Parts: sequence; C-alpha cells; structure tokens
Amino acid sequence: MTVRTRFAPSPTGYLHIGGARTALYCWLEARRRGGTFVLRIEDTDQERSTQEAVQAILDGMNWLGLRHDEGPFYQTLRMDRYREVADRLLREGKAYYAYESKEEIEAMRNDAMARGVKPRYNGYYRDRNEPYRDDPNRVIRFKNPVGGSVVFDDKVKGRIEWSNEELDDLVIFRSDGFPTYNFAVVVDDIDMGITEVIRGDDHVNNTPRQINIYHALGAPVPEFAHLPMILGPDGQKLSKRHGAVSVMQYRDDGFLPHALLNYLVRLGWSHGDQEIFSVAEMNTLFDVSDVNKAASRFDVAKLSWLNQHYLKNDDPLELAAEFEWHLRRIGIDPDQGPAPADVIVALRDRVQTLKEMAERARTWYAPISEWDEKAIEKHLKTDTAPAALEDAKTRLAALAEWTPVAIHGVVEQVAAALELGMGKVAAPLRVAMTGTQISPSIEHTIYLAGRDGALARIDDALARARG
RNA sequence: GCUCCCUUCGUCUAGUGGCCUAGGACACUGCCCUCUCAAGGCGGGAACACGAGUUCGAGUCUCGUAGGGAGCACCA
Repeated sequence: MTVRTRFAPSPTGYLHIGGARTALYCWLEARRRGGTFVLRIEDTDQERSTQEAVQAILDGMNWLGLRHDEGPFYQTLRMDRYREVADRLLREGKAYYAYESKEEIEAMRNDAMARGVKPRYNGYYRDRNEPYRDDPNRVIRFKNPVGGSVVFDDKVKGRIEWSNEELDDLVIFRSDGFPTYNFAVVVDDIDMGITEVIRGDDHVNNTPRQINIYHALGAPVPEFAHLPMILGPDGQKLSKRHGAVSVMQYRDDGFLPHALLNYLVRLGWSHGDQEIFSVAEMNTLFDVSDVNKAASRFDVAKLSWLNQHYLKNDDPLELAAEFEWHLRRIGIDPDQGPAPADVIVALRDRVQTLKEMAERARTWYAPISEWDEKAIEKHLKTDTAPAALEDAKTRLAALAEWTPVAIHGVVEQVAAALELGMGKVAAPLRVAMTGTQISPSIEHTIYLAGRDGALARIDDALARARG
C-alpha cells in the first residue's frame, strides 16, 4: 500500500513553529517513501476558524516549500459525509442519542472530580433504547467498548496500552449538528486513505478512542507517530510572548526557508552527528521512527548559525531574490546601487540574517546619513589621514579596472608610498566610505560604493577631516 | 484527583549491556590569523535527575522516587 500522510491544522491562527515542524515531518515521511502528502483544514470549529488563518497557513507552507500533493480538503465541506457515517453507527447500534444538557454533564464531571475519579459520562442513555426525540440537547454518543484495552505501537512513543475503563462514550455529534473532532478526523483519515497519522503528542490521549471508532467502522487502523512538543527557550510552552510565532515572522526576521527547515528537522530528530541537511537529503534520510520522545526547546542562536551557514554557502545569485525582498522592505531600491549578489558576498561572513544584511547594505545604496563622531575623531582628524585619502583618491580615479583586487592594490600602494601601515590607510577610507569604523574588507567596501561614489565620499571625508 | 507520556553538557543531540576516563553541534571561552567587524584554524570548561535492583559489567534492562508535560469538553 502506498503511504499517505496528512497535515491537518485548524485555521485558528498563523502557521506556527510547532505546526511547521509537524507539516515538515509529514511531508518528509511521504517523500522518503514515495507517498502522498495530504493537506486538510479542520475547520469544524465555527467560532474560531477564519479564512485569513487558512490563507496564513497556506502562505507559511508555501514559503517553506512544503507542497501538498492533495487538498486542501475542508471539513466544513464534508458535513453530509460525517452525518452519513454517524447514521450508520446509529443504525448498527454502535452509537446512540443522549439528551443530557451541558449543565448536567458538567455536574457529572464535577462530582467525579470531587470523588477523585476520572470524569466519565455515565452511559445513562446507552442501553435505554428510548425512542428518538427532537430535543435541543440531543447529541450522538459513540458506544465505546466496555472491557479490554486498546494497544497501539506509536512510532515515536513506543507501545501504549489503554484500558477501555478509562474511556467513556464520547460525543461524536454535537447538539448543534456539527461532528466533534475525534469523530471527524477518523472519518476523514479513513476516507482519505491516510496510512500514517503524524501529529503533536497532545493527541496521544485521543488515539485510543479514535482506534475504537476505526474498529467500529471496520476500517484498518493507520500507524501513529506522536511528535513531542517544541518549547520556548525558557522551557515553557511556546506562545506569542516568547516571540516564536508565525513562520512568516522568521521570514521577516531574515531567515532563509531552508535554514528554518534544517533547524526544524534537527529539533527532535538526528542522523548521527550530521547537522547540515539539504532539503534533498532530508527527503531521503528522514524517518519518523527516529524522532525523539522528549520535548525540545527552540534555540534561535542555533537557527541563526544555520542561517549564516546557508548565507555563506549558497550561490549568491540564488539568494539575491530573497535579499532584494528585504532591501525593498526597508525602503531601498536594489536597482540604485551595486549588484545584490556582490553585496551578499561582502556581507555574508558578517551577518546572520538577511534582515541585518539589508540594514548594513544601506551604506552602498544611500548617502551616509549618520556619521560616527568618534570615528571621525579617531581616523579622519589625524596627521596622516588627509594625505592618505588624497593619494587614494588620485590612484582610484586613475585605476584601469574597478575590481576588488585592483582596489586592494591601490590601498597597498598608498600605504607603501606614504610609509604607513595598512591600518592607517584602511581606517580613514573605511570611515570615508561608511561613516563608521565597521565594514567588510576595505577593497570590497570601496568597490561596492562604485568609482564615482567612492571618490565623492573621499571628498566628503576630506572636508570633515579638515573641518 | 485520575490516566498516559517524558528526563544525557546552558541548548539540540550521539549512544539500542562491554567500543563511554560519554562523542558531535550551537552557545560560552583562550590563543592564532587580521585594515575594522566578522569569518576561519587550533584549544578549553561543561551532562547520563535520584535511589534500589538485574548482570561479571548499566547512560543503555526492571522497579520506585523526584521533577516536567499532555489529556480527562457538545475545542481542535
């Protein structure tokens, strides 16, 4: 049988880190085994589901490159089907109508808690065979098996056994006529032929009751893999307050999609000591059976390291588009300045994100807006700076070819001619080019300014050196 | 309260009874390189939650304790 996995988010918000990892693992498992990855939107919660959230999830997956093979399927479009299956269960005596009000159920629950036992529905209507009545409290409950236990081998957690005594007759159809989650997922997973249910481990407790529904429906039970949670840096549950929010926030913060993917794939999974995985490698190496059982914390420092790794190793031309997106985002026109790929090469050893890169690239796309006074004092207003700048200006103006290598030659010539150390020449030039004491190597910094720009900046610096 | 799950350096992890005086990576840190900042190279500190067993031998198996987490809904 061909493998089919699915990612089934409920559209109540953006695609967050945990959801993205679940989606990634579902996708990878399908890819490695030549299977199909299905996307299903679980929107039966009318109160909280929104169209914007659906779009946000789609956007997030798209940015990460997690393409689904089938779907998206919407549960709200399958209402007739759930009804049909529930009717079948009713007809076969595997489900029944119950008429307690929510208040009565609540009371039952509180009473059980007070007595120190697990709250369960008491099964009042289970074998009563009362004629159907059109009561506003009417719900359909599933007849959970009474004795025995449910056993399943979770691909990450291992064997889990659950006594049926712990399970009660859960509601599968609410009084408002909507199916409940535990029922809808099972019907969907059966209909969509899902063979591997990969989801967050907050669902482990639901699994036994779902398995009972599979049995009642006479459907084959899929494999389950329950993924541990991703915690915030402080070990607490991830939330907006921790900053680790929408995956799109990571885009805004300057992370590369494959860097995030690499980080996520290693969070809870490993392949020996390997840290760097291309998407193609993940596709062949990832196996959900090798996922760890324990929760892990999200560490931006490591993500940043991976991000820089890709910044340094990817083809600058391929990075250009995403980089230009960041330039425009902060109001820079990539066409009015050096080639973005050249800027990437100059800055990639110095920043960890594209966002930082864009900010530091501003030097070459716009006039210097802020001068570091300390830099002027220290490197321009010196005995040797004016002469060094003058000489550099003359030589740069006469340079045959405008390349970093040639410019490097100029800086050396100036140093030799004036009998100065490289630092005494590079420093004033650096301040002249950027207004600060920090920049990439001086030849690249000058190169990126362009010949006209470089000469103009030297003039400007000369004026400040003498002023 | 009840049920289920989890526990190796600060963090992510390797480790499936002897290869472990516990390996790698991020972070931190020392030195080197150096026109600044980085990047890079070479080093360093840093962990098997605890207690009993089983065994010739336990990070690895069993039980218990402690600490975390999840669920116990007409929410997914």
